[in-house]
Amino acid sequence: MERPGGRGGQPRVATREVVLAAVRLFTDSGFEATTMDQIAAATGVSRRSLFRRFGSKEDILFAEHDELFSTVVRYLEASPDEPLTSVFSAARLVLQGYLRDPEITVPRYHLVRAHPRLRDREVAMTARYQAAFSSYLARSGDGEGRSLAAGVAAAALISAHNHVLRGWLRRPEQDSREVWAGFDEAMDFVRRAAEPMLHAERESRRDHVLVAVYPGGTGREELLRRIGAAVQGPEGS
Amino acid sequence: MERPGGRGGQPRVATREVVLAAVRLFTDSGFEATTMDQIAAATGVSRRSLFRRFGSKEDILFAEHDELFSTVVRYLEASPDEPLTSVFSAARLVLQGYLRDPEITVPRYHLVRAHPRLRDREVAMTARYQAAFSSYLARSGDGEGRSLAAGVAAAALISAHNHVLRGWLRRPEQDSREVWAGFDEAMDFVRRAAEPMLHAERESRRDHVLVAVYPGGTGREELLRRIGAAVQGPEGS
DNA sequence: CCTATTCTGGCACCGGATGCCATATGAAGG
DNA sequence: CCTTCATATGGCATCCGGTGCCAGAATAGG
Repeated sequence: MERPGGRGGQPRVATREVVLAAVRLFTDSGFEATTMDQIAAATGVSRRSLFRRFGSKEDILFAEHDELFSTVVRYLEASPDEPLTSVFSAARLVLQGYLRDPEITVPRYHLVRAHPRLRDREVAMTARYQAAFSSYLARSGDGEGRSLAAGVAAAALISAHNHVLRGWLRRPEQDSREVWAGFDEAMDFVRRAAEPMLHAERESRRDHVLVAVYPGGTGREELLRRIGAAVQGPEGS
Repeated sequence: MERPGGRGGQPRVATREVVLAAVRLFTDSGFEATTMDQIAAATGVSRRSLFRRFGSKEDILFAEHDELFSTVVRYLEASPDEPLTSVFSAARLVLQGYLRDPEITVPRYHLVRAHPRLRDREVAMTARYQAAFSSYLARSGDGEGRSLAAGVAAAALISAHNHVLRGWLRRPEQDSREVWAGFDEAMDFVRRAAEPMLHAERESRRDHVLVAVYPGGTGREELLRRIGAAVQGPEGS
């Protein structure tokens, strides 16, 4: 049912081929200086077909990224309970998608840094991830404040992911084990901040045991003030 | 020295007038259906001058938003110590900028929701805020992990801000005091999550007092596991 | 009045993007 | 083998956003 008939032909030139050729042209001559006619000439695909298959010149550069995004969304949709764990796995999937073929992602990173418009496009991609993660986290919630917590958690997660990703993109030659170690660290960092946020509403406000970390030199007043704020809880409408 | 000569003339038609006229056309006929020639005819400004002054058709819609961003950046640059407080104030400034003239921001919101390209543009704006906040937070840091914490904190802050902002944009007729109350709540929510992150590195790992909140029914093992994770601190390279 | 500086508008042009139509290719069915 | 159907393709005309170029207009200062 997906392809009504199932007949017809496959693209004469593979998508990946086109993307690679386009990336080469962009890095050599600059993104804006490269015309669709040049890409058409280089790939053997007509200008018209390029627009039909990719939608726009920018979309050629981000074609594989779009695929990755679709994969991640499908993964999330098929993912069972425990939202936080699933989302962390999804972020892992994204980073893996980048590390998998540096041949495209690395030059794309440099192009994106150079051209503001491409930068905006890249930002839009990460925003899509953020929205997907956020709605997934909010799905299993009790409504209301859940939305805020989910959004903030997703934003934190994406930010941490991008932090690690940028580190690799700047030096793609480094050992990938270091990258993954950094990723795990960053994810733990986010988990510590996000877990209490997302569970704050499941736990009722009363009947709590109080635990937190403060510097040894903290004064009594400051200590009491902070504890008071903590006990008040993340809500309070 | 800012304007080398200081002579010359002012724009014949005020920027705001052009923006308002453009917004009207966009909402009536759709964004893409509206041509620059129509805007030129409606405002009395020539097509060429429109491009010169605004850069692109999209930029007309976001002209005032760009001004707001510049204002916020200048505010941050002139802001004294205590980074977290300044950044919260900056976020307040942004929300204020929206509430100030709903005549532009509200229809723009609906346009942005309808057209993916404009949506990307809007997302790019918030990303600029996020970058500005992040670099400001990281400025007064000790380097290294500071960058991650600053980025995550900025992302969380922006997300919370946008959460409140969207709430207002959907129902701009509501009492603004409610909006500000929601804003304060959201900011407190973020502060509780962000403050420990940003101070985690100033405080040495040893010599701490342990305090935190857990549900009454938490089992001993789970309790010990979480405390162990908390004591380990947000770093650990 | 003359000059320097800026804003402005008209014109030509490039190139991205879309609609239309004709064609080719491969799979399913007779 | 031939027909049919769905898809991929390519050429063409066209729209329109965006830019470079140049000449005229407006304003402040000598």
